[in-house]
Amino acid sequence: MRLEKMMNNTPVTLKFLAEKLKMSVSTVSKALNNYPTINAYTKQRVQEMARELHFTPNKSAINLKEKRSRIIGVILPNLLDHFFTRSIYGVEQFATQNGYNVIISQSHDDLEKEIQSANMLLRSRVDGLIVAISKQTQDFAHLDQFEQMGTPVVYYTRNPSFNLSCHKVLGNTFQGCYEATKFLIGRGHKKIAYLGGPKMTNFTHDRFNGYINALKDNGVPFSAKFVAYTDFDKENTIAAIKNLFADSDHMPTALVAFKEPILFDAIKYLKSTNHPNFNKIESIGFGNNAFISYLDSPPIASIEENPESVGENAIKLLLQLINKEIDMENYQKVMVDCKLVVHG
Amino acid sequence: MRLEKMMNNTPVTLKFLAEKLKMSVSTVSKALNNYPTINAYTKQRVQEMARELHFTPNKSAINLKEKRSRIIGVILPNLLDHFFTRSIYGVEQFATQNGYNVIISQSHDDLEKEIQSANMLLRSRVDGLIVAISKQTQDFAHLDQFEQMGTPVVYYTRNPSFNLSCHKVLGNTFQGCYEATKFLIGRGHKKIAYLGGPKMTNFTHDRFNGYINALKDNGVPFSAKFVAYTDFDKENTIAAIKNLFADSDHMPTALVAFKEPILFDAIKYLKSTNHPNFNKIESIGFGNNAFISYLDSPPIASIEENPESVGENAIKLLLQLINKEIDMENYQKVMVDCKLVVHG
DNA sequence: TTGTACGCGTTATCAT
DNA sequence: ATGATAACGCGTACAA
Repeated sequence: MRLEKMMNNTPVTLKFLAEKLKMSVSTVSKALNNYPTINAYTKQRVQEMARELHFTPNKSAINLKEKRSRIIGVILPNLLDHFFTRSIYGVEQFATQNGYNVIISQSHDDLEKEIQSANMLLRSRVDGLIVAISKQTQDFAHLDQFEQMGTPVVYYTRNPSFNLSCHKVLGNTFQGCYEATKFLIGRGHKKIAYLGGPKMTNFTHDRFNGYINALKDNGVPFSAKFVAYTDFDKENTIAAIKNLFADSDHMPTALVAFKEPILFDAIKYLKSTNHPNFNKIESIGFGNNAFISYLDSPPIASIEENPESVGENAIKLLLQLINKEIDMENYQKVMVDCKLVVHG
Repeated sequence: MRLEKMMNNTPVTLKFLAEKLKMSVSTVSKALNNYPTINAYTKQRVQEMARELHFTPNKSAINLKEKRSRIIGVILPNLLDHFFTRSIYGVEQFATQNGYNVIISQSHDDLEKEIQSANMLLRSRVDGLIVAISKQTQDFAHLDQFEQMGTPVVYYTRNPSFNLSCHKVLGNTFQGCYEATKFLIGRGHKKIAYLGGPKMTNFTHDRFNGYINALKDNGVPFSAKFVAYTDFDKENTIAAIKNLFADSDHMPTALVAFKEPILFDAIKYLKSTNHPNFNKIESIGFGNNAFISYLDSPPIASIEENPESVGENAIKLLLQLINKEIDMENYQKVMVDCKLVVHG
């Protein structure tokens, strides 16, 4: 395996091949790219030599010439969140099918890091950008640069809640929450609590609206006592749950939660308090974590956000923008439905 | 925010700036790179103009010129495995500190995809490669190419078990398993089962050796009845567990498992069988999954593999190779110790 | 202090 | 059918 270790110090370029073959650089280039005007025998000689010497075209040179990189940049907050890693799968799949490669960059929910990532991708002249903004992002100068250079940007999942004109691909979190609530009502619950996420997050409110509308559409009265908010901090979640279950005359029998990790904290806490009807409480959260099958008191269902599909829709839209099939000024908004998955 | 939307159609290059400023391209270049020979006032004018026009140097052009990309390639099987995403954190951290960017590519444990990724990174002329090979990888031609071009490669975590001469950074999986076994012995267990992973995986055996040695060093007799193997398939795991707990005269009281997901399946199954001493069984697996805190019958401890540290060691070694502080032929092997984390 | 000229590796146009 | 040449954007040795 290590046989041909000759440490070629002179890089194998077209010029190098040309010299070896005593031909011109342009002939070699054309032969490798299978130009019709090149003699079959010549092609064969060139291609053999190229293979033998492990010729690998230099992408930087090609990018420079072609004024495009065939690279899609992705900026996202965190690779530890399965939502994002699953969404990447959808992006990659469709991108490579269309001859694009993907560069992933994490912001760690830090604005500085997001700006750095953006600048790196800008310098790399990516052909398009897919971004889920950090929690801190309020100013978009570093992302607007792309569009100013004519590089399309698609915001996905996390996006500016105020009405920035931009291309968006979002999970239909309203519909997901609506279905979950409706499902619980269908199972006979009348006292359904809603545990929301950070209030500044755009879809906290969409989800709440899904909850409210499901109640209304099914004639279940709404009570503000059944609503609480938390960030992702455990203490905070416990405080919220305490509040929701404080009034013994007014005790929720079901729970819809913003995200499963929060829900797990809630369930764990409720269990630890020896809540009298703990076993009857039915809960649902966003996520559909694979881990659920190991829990002794699992949620009755999960709101599957289909991250692969979100990613796929983002890259599809982006490619249409790159190919000018959609005008960059013609801002698109794509919603991807959630699916309620009942655990068995 | 969208104010300055002028859709600059002419790209802002050094040449463009030079024309605007009525100077030569090289002066502009030098001014931007803060050459000492350039007049302070000139520098200022150039830098202002560059900022105003959002000049962004073209990385492809620079790569071409400098014959290096300041990019590190990473190929790994899967972003859904937290071991790998956590290891990336270590890589990124240290890479960016040293002026390198990171391109991540997933093989999905598919050799074809791994080859594609390798070729992509080769064409991009990454300055170094960090790779955790796919399960299928037996032939290394696609990875050897890098070293043939003078680009150093560091194999991490997953690596060829036969003695290929290459740079390696590995978790000290022997030590991890040794400590776990010893810990269980210390808690009074004499019948400790070992549930191993796929037999072809290199560190299945290292771990087994850790187990065996801990038994021997502490005077606990070994029995082949206490050893079983599984791949990551659930059915397979259950079959293995059935075997381990088949003989009622010879029932394990503790369990060391190859990886936590396997262990969780095992625990779940044992619980479902109403095993008489289920509550007394103590178990440990590799991973330290954050979800453990939500389990009702959690492992007593976890073997934390410190993936961030593995990643950090990999990039550190790679940078030394890139900087020729270590000779490429002088193959290194770095072991990163595991740490036993006791829950509760 | 600034400018000229060349080369990095590749593709494409235009000659030959 | 093949070759010479220019161009992509940038950095730098050398000239002015």
